[in-house]
Amino acid sequence: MERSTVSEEQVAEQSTGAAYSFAAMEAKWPAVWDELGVFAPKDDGSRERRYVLDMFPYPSGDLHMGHAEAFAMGDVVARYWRLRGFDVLHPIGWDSFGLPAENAAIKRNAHPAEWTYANIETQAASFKRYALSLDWSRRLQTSDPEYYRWTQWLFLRFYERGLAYRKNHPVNWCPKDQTVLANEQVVNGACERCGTPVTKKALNQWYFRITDYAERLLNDMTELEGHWPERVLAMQRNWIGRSEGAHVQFVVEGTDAKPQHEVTVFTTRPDTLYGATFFVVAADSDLAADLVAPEQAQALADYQDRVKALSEVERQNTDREKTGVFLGRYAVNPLSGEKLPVWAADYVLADYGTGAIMAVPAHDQRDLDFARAFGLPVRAVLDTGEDDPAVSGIATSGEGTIVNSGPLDGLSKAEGISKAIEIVEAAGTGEGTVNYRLRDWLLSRQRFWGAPIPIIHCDVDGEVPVPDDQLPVRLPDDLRGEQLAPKGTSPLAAAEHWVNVTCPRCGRPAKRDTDTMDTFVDSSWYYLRYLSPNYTEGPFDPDAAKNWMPVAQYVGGVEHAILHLLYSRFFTKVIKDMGLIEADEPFAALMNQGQVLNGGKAMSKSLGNGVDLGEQLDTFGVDAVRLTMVFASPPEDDVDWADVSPSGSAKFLARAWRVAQDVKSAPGSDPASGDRALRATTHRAIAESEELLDAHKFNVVVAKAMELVNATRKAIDSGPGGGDPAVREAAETVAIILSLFAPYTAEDMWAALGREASVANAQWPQHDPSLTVEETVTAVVQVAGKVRDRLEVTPDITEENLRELALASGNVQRILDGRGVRTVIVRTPKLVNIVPA
RNA sequence: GCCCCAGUAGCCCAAUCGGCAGAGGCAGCGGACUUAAAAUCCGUUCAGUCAGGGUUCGAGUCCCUGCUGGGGCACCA
Repeated sequence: MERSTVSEEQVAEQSTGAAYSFAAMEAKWPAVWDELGVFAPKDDGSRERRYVLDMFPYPSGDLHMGHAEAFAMGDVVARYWRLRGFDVLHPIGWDSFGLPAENAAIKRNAHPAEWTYANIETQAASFKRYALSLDWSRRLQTSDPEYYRWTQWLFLRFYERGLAYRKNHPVNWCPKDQTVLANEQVVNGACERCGTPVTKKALNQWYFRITDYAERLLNDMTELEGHWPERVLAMQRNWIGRSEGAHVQFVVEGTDAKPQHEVTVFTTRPDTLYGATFFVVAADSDLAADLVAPEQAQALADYQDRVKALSEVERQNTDREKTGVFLGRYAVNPLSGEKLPVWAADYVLADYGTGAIMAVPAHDQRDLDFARAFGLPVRAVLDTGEDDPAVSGIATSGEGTIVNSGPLDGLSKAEGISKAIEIVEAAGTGEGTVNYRLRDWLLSRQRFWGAPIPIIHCDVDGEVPVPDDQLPVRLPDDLRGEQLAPKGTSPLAAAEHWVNVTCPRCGRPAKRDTDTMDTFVDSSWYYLRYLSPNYTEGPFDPDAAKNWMPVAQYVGGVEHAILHLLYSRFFTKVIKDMGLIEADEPFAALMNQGQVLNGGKAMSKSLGNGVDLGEQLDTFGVDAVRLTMVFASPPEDDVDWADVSPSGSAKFLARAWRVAQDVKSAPGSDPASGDRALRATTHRAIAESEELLDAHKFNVVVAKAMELVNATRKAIDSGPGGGDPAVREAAETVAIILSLFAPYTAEDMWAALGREASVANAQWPQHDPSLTVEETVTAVVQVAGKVRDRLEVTPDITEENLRELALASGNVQRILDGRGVRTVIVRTPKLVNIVPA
């Protein structure tokens, strides 16, 4: 350690005369790019517009490896399209409302805005260092009053259309965060954010009527087919959960109701109506309480208490024993006239279908489990050739012939379904229908740091919308620390000066709604606000939307496959129905980047396997980190940081950069006189890169760039030398391709090549097809599928000629050894397969 | 339980229409340069495509079955 050390850069300087220094480049170029204003769209209609969008970040601390990957991918698309001559919009902003800011504020006795905006500044600085080709002039934050004013404005338009409403309903409640959660935010019975088991609580809450749009959300996915990852579409389809079936009305006897109490069930299998042997309503539904006979009321109440005591995790366990209670009533099967005992059970869900089912134990496993638990009859009405469910304990539900079913006897499953629907429709006791798994979107939150719901509650006028000219309803800025702590009601309720207002309609004292909106509301329309971030006449300028929508390429993580993407699709459709935009879908194409792992696992504090982005950037430079992200695998695959080599990327970048230093010809020299072989490599790289970029195979594009750098190096060292114009052409091509992944190195190369900044403004080179055709091609000659000879032929050889050449081959003749030839398959110019007799 | 996706070299990954399994990188090995090392440059080893069946003149690619891994949904009638 006594020896004096020499820095890598000094050594490089000694050996090559110049040094590749990422630090110098990172210090030099950002100012130049700013000055040139390269990344703002012209927006004048002179070029075709393309909107590239990355999912905007939540400002929790600084950027991490995941951001680095996602934004590297989006930037490749934006930069490529810019080089191809499109007018590219590539904006950035922050999804800046949300719980972590509030929790931080409580801990530090501060206002959430302080933490939020400090983090945003940190992230903004990191984004700039990361050299993303963003238009900073459109930056927005969803927690800015000028943004959430329009979130509130949109809420009111939804309200006017009947798409925002309040109902009293059991909701998912997170006891830790002290707030309600949407269905989409409950994962395996636990809070998506903090993992606390979710409980149910009956509360009066705000909902968006997304179920009205279920059919359109489902059908319009055909437009996205091929442009969105198949698994995301599958997840959305799954989530929407369309199922066809029938509503069938059962009269429940013995209640005091007049006319008699009718209960509708939803079933996907009306063909099995004759197999119904009992009837079940959801234990926690109003229906159970309405129907119960007086002598069973106490039993029901006891059962309901037992159900309530279960956590959601326990309740959702499908292995659980079936439980339930008889309600002392009978429901009449409208087809058979049979009287079925009515039970309440927790395996029937209150908020799916109608909250009541006809139980067909022979052909539904859950019903069968219940029947066996309580000794209820099992009657098969579908002969599938399998064992009798009453004996086997296994319900049968496949194709079969209907039996024991009066008018349905002898029909197939499908025929039985249509016939049964026909019969109940004719009798007025039911109808064919479509049911969805999707529930309405619960949007109110009992927390502070979100957009206040712009409604005033008046004793006389009820719910009164805040008039548009009084928007935004600003959050009070004088609450601090403990005043923001969750108490089960919104902290806003305690801010009396804020809550107490006069009714806009009658002028009497009234109170503001104290809930705030789910932050997914904020992010459901931000892509529209970017189009005209300073527009004051509405949430966005409709003309701008006409010009830019839909987003041509959206980039983000698959964790938003349902939540954000479904909500945004819903918002777009409603906004279209309001006449403000023409697009049906917000995001024409979607790319999901994979995760960044370390050692096969997601990075996490508890595992201690986190990799700090800042340290990586300091060690290897921005370009090497970006290149590593892109080169590691196709964009949608995970990158395991333990498997990749940022130092290898840095080495390659230095190698590419040195190639530019070794170019000796003048800028603008005509490549036509240059080395033909190198030119062929260059033009092939251009042509292949285009296809690969269109197919999002960015990792392969990097490989092509490496190949081209290797060929150029060889041409300089042991070929025509650095003065050959083909070497310049190759080096310039490398710089342009690299500008997609490694903007600093590319810009520095461009400058070394004597070209004017910025390489981001360069044109994508046109490849010359005459250079990419091979002069000769190797044709493979197979006998019975095995390679037996190779022939050098011209690419345009005729089938006839190639066949003759192949058959004449000495090797072929020897292998054939006198055997005749059955067939000869010729695929000019690359292959001949001779099939012996 | 149901639904998606993926298995190619020690590792990360390529392979238009079904047509010679290999473009690129990491790691390894050898060499040049050096007193030595680093850096740089040059060269090079390594798999028959998870398994089994099928279609085909020909299968990594298409079909079926299974295995492994990953993901989503899950008492949704």
